[in-house]
Amino acid sequence: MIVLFLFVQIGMKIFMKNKKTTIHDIADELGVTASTVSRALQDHPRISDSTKEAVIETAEKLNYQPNNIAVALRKGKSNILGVIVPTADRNFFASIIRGIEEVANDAGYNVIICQSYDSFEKEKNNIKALLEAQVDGILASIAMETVEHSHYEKVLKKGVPLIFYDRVNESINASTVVIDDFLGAYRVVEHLIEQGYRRIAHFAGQQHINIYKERLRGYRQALRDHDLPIDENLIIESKLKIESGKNSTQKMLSLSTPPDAIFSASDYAAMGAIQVLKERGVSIPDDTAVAGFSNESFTSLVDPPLTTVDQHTNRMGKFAAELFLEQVKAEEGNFITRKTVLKPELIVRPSSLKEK
Amino acid sequence: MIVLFLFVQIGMKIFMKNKKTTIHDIADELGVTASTVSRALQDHPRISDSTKEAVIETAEKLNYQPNNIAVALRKGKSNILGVIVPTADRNFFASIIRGIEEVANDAGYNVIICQSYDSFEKEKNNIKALLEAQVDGILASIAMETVEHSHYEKVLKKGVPLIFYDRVNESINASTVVIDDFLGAYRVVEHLIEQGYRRIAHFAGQQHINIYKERLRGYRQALRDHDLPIDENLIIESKLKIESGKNSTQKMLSLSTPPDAIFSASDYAAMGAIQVLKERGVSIPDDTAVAGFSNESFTSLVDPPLTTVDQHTNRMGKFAAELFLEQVKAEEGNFITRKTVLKPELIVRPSSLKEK
DNA sequence: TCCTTTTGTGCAATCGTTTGTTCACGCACT
DNA sequence: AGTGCGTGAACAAACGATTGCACAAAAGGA
Repeated sequence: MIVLFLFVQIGMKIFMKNKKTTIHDIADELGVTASTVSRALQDHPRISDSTKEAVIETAEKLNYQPNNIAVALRKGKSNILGVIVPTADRNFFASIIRGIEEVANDAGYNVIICQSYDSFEKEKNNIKALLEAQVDGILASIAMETVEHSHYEKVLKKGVPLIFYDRVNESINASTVVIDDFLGAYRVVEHLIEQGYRRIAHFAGQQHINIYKERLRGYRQALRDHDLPIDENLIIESKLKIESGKNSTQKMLSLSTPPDAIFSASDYAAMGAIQVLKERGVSIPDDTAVAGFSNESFTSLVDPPLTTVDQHTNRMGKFAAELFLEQVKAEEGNFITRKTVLKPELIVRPSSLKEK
Repeated sequence: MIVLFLFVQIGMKIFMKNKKTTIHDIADELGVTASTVSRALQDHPRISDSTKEAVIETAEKLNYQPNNIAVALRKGKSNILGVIVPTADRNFFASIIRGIEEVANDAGYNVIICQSYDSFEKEKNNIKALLEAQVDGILASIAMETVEHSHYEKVLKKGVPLIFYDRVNESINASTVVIDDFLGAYRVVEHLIEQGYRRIAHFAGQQHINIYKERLRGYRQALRDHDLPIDENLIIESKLKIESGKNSTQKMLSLSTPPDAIFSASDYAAMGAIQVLKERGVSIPDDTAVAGFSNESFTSLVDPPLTTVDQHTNRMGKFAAELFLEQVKAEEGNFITRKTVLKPELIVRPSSLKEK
């Protein structure tokens, strides 16, 4: 009885776990050594065709799958790429991730995605986890909260390729890929001016973040270049959420002479503006135009569809991944850090298009 | 001269690569063995407090970071969780991922996300890549195209925990977490009936996918329970993209007696319906109500805001991850596969709310 | 026939950790 | 003094794959 019981137990275990097969199992099966199997699988020239065939055949028979962890340990290369993203559930970043993955996967890399939720602490933890996972490189967009960058310096010191996208920090000697936020903002404002708007407000983001600083700069420059006055009352800094957009819009409407156009540095705040304007019965775009930034997916769906700036996020992700690959390839030689700047694209939609 | 050159080279290398430090380095520094260091770092009781202290101190001094790959190899556990998702850039999945990550990270797991883009081939490749990466488990939502499931059976055979979320397949013996699509649909339709709508159309999804089948079933049942006739002309199957929603709506409008409400199995198709209805000057919700499914983020932003069903995606992700953790813990014993069904929540918004 | 290549494999070390076992030492107890 | 035991640390074998080197057999050349 007991014997029977044990038998059943063991039987189950064998059935259930089906022990992952290794090159040794293949070697045993064929009466060769593991090194021969390893070489055969790599199509090494010194292995005879007959054994290669045999190896491949039994590998399939045993349903062999290489253990990448062992390979990683031996080769000192994990084939894992770490990506740090403030939050993956915004279209902007999701699309960048997609771009990164397309390139990375094709090159044989797996991608680990970490979200910083814009928190400094989380970001530090992410870096730590990624380094411990022995990633071959890190692509990061700096968290809003982050003001001190020693954790990134540590990455460089370990010799791990580091590339920043979108939110970068100039003080760190790493390759970057960003879009030209200045130009994007400039084009939006220029478009509004061409449409005949003259009092253009700007919902600005927090100015310690380079992208928002640049957008404000583009706004100012466009006004200046078209000989329009810059009214500081028309510039409001906020966190650019929907709610902040609503608040800012209310403030604008209570001005003695409200703006006739709103250029928000974020689509979300622009959305808030649209909502408030509609509530108040202000016609868009006839009374007031609205434009956003980022081409979030909802912008084409709202009413009226929102003029915005596309940042070619997918391409941005691809670029970042390619920069990484380049860096890995050039590893032995001294590679040069590169700054890539992508041109944004103005997307004109009805929210700023006056019927003529 | 040559000597000098070599020196510089070596100097640079040391400077640049800063060789990752291992427990052996720590051991050498202190004149003990690596095993002692390893145990010290794990707070093993057989190591004296004094050495523990010394080890921790020099570990910090040398900026030591454990090599998880080596640990993984030794322990046969990678602490990596693989997630397969049709596409990460939809709110629904992004939010699930977020839920998964929250739980998984807390438990010390890294998460690798793979996108199948709803392709069968890609899904198979993803599985292969994840297995080769030696993930400790796989959470998956089955791709639209997938009709054959042997690649998933392989996962089970290898003894790798497998959990399905949202899109499941009953024939595979794995734990699942889904929402009650039947109930969600039922509630939407019931709500529409309560609002006084009588000819309710349904934009259905492809019926080989269980969630869409369930939604259709819920739709039918609700009508039946309220003694309303089921008109097959009011049921259109499509891929539920925005475009298909538009097409379906046009077909509906050309019926001799068009519906007075549209319940779409997806928010995207519902969005298409809204656009066409507005174009045609059909008032929503007075003439025709519209309701969707999934609570995509844009649904609250469009005009009119869209009635839909929230699937508690974040919670769903968390549940899936927790199921995985449970399974790992119970590993040695025979764990029982569990089917978890979450209750969806009806979100009523103006697109179906008649002013009374 | 003898020597040199070439060809096909095996041997063993290695990547960085973990962990079962062994071992030396010191202390207490009889 | 001899025995026994608890402590603290070293030894060595893994985990699965890769790879420089050694080495035998076959092939080719003189």
